[in-house]
Order: sequence, then structure tokens, then C-alpha cells
Amino acid sequence: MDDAPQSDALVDATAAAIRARIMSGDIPIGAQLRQAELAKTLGVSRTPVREALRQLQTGGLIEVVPHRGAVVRVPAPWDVRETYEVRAELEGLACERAVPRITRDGLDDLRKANEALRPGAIRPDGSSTVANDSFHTLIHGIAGNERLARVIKEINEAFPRNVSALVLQDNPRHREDNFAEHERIITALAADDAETARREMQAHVISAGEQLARWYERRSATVFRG
Amino acid sequence: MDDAPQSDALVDATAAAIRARIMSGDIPIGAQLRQAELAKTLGVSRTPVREALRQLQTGGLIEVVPHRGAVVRVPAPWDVRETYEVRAELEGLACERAVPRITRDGLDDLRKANEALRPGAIRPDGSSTVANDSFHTLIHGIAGNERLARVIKEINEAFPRNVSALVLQDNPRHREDNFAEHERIITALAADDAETARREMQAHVISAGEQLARWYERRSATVFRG
DNA sequence: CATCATTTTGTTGGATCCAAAAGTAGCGTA
DNA sequence: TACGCTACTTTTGGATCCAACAAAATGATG
Repeated sequence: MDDAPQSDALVDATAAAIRARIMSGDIPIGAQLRQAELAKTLGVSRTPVREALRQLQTGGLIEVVPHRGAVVRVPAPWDVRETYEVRAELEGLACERAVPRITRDGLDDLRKANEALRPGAIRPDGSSTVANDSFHTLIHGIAGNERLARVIKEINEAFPRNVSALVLQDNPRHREDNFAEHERIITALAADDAETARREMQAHVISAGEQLARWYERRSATVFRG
Repeated sequence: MDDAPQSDALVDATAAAIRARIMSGDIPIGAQLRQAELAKTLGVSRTPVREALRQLQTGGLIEVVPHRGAVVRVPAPWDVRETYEVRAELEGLACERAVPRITRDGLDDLRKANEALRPGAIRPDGSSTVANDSFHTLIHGIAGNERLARVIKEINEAFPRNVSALVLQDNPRHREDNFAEHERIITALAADDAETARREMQAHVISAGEQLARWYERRSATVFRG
């Protein structure tokens, strides 16, 4: 089950490569994306790069202005908040749907995924991001609605991942909150309490969005000063 | 605020043209889309057609298999149901958000939009589709969350519009239900009752999705027989 | 007569080429 | 010295060309 159903190998690989470099912060926010440069770096022609850029553009990760080129999109804080309100709603739905469908094994998987996020646990760099992702992805899988999973995935791809990681890793308090919120969600799922599960998940996502929005606020402030 | 932020004029226009022809049923479901043919028809080169097709592909309206070309996607009934469950959630959120934001003028606009859908009113062909759309679009505008509006728009673009129109126009009963459901939504909005507004809108979308899914079920059945 | 291999045709995918547009720098004039 | 105009450079957008791949048709063989 691919996100882009199926198409050419090259342009999808190219898009994935560019997206990865943006997500990882290798290409910073606001940076210009020159087609020729990308083509040379990735060892392909300009054609697949162009189509990859278009694909990323429809995803909202980059912006393309007619004859000036593509830049990595700099999201405004209100945009982050709006997006996370939508995402909260959808994640809440996924969580609610997961309640009647979850098994003991599923609960175990979730607990294990969250255990990797326990504050104070030793972990290699960047692993918290994937662990965090996998927690949500597990729930999407249990929810059993492919379209829902896909829409959430698309929404997530609108913002560079490394920023979320930064937000999480910078502040130990955030790590603790994140872990505790996940635990509450697991508890509600285990208790077969759909209402609570949804509410907890919504609150969790909203809070994550708020932290992210604040990060962008601080960032734009410093940028304006500098 | 365009759906595709901004980019080349030609490829967006091309994508819009192709999408319009699919949505209107001019290009039927399951039809093959030959790039050269489209290019000739639209009076452009194959390049913008290719990129337009890729754009439509990420939207999910068409499917592209590596060396065999693009076809208009034939949605499975379960896919329709899944999609409409997601859409119901989001439209419900929009409706809830609209409650504290709606004005008397906004209510009037909604009433007027629904009046165009009154069963028994005389209307030219196809106008019911746009009237139906405008009812929802109005609410999205009032809800005041651009990302939400955009996500719903993208979801809607996953299925040809003419099918929804068919579903609506075929059965007078559906027209009546549709009208009544809209009225209930307006009533809840006017009563400042967020809970009910959300619930009514959700039920409305779910019901529309069910009708659409049934239509596709009947269609696939006849196709298999034929 | 059926089945498999081979050839042929049609269509897409990728690369290169050419044109158009915008930004920039340099020069000239007020 | 400052402002404006022009020419140049850079980069994207569109068209055309060539190769790869898949399907269909045709012929040969069991």
C-alpha cells in the first residue's frame, strides 16, 4: 500500500529523496530548490526532478512560483495550528475506530512503541521521531481505514519532520508530556473507552501542534531580528 | 487561495481541464488516458499533460501504472465508504466550527443555497450539483480553517462529481432527504447548537456516502454481468 | 487445432534542446 | 550622487527526440 498508488520508479524515488532531504533538515526551510542542481546531485535528468517537485508542491511541502523556482515552504504559525486541528480530529477518529478493533497484541505493540519514548531511556539520535511516528502509524493500522491513514500521512508531510523532532528533543518537559499522553491513550484503548480515547488523542495532537506553532513563532521572530 | 498554491499556468490549466472532463463524465470512469491524445485535444505538448496527470494521480482521481498508462480510477464501494467516513468527520468539524462564527447573513446564504435544492423547484441540468457544493463551501468558509477546507476539497476531488449528481438526481427520495438534512443543519446552526450541528452534518455526509457506495455497487454488478 | 515463441506496434518514460521570463549588474544621464 | 534604462545571465517552462517496456498479433511447431 504505497502513498502514491503506483507510478514511475524514478520520479517517485526522486520525490522521496528530495522530501527526505527536506524532512531531515538537510535542505533547510526557505531554501531555494534549483532543478539543475537537484538533478546533478541525484544523478538524474531534470525531467523527473520537475515532476517530483510538482508532486511535492501539491503536497504543500514546497512552493513554486512561475519563473522564479521552488522554495521549501515556511509555514505560518496559524497554518500550523489549523493543520493540527484537522489532524487532531482525524487522529481522534482513528483512535475511536481503534477501540473496538484493537487486540492484546496491538496493545502490546503500542506499549512497546511508547516504551522507546520513555523519558530517560537512552536512545540514538533521531530514533524518537520514528518511534513517535510508529506509535501513530500503529493506531492507523488498527483503525482499519486506509483513506484515513493516507489523509493523515499527507497532512503530516506538509511540515518538515525534523522540526517536530527538534521540538520534542529540545524540551525534556515535552518528552514527558508526550510520553504521559501516549500512556493515557493506551489506557483508554485498553479500557475500551472510545470517548476518552478520542478525547485524549485529540488533546495530544493539539498540544503537539501548539508546541510546533510556538517553535515557528520563535523562529520567525529571530529571523526578523537577524 | 488556490488549491494548488501557484505554479505554471499551463499545467494547472491542463490538470483542471482534464479533471473537469473526468468530473463531468465526459471522460468515463475506467477510461484510458492517452497522453498524446490529451495533448492534441487540449492543444498543448505532451510535457504539461504528463505533469498534469501526475498531479491528478497524487489526488487519487486517476491511476498510473508504470508502462501502461493512466486510467480513471474506479473506486471500490468500501473505498467510498471509508472516504466518506473521513469526510463526514471533517465536515462535522467544519460545521461545529461554523456555529460560533456564523452571522445572520451567513445563515441567509445557506438558506438561499438550500432553497435552490428544494425538491420540486425547477432547475436547469447540473445546477443541483453546484448548489449542493456551494452549500458545503459556504460552511467551509464560515468555519474559517483554510487547511480544513482544502483537505475536504482534495477528498472530494477523489471521485467524479457527475456520479454524485447522478445519485442525487436519479432518486427523488434522495433529493428530499438531502434537502431535509440541509434544513436540519441550518436549524442547528441557527440555534447555536454545535453538538447537533456536527452530528447532523456527519449523518448527512455518511448518508450521501452510502448512496454513492450503493451506486458503485450496482454499477460494478452490471459491469460484471455485461 | 492449440499453444508457445517471436515480431511488430503502440505508448509511456527520460533526456536534451530551445524559448521566455525575471532578476541583476553595469552604464549613462540628470 | 542617485535614479533609470538596457543588456546579460540565470533559471524555469515547453517541445521534441530517443529508448524501454508491454501488449497484441502472427507464425511456427507439436
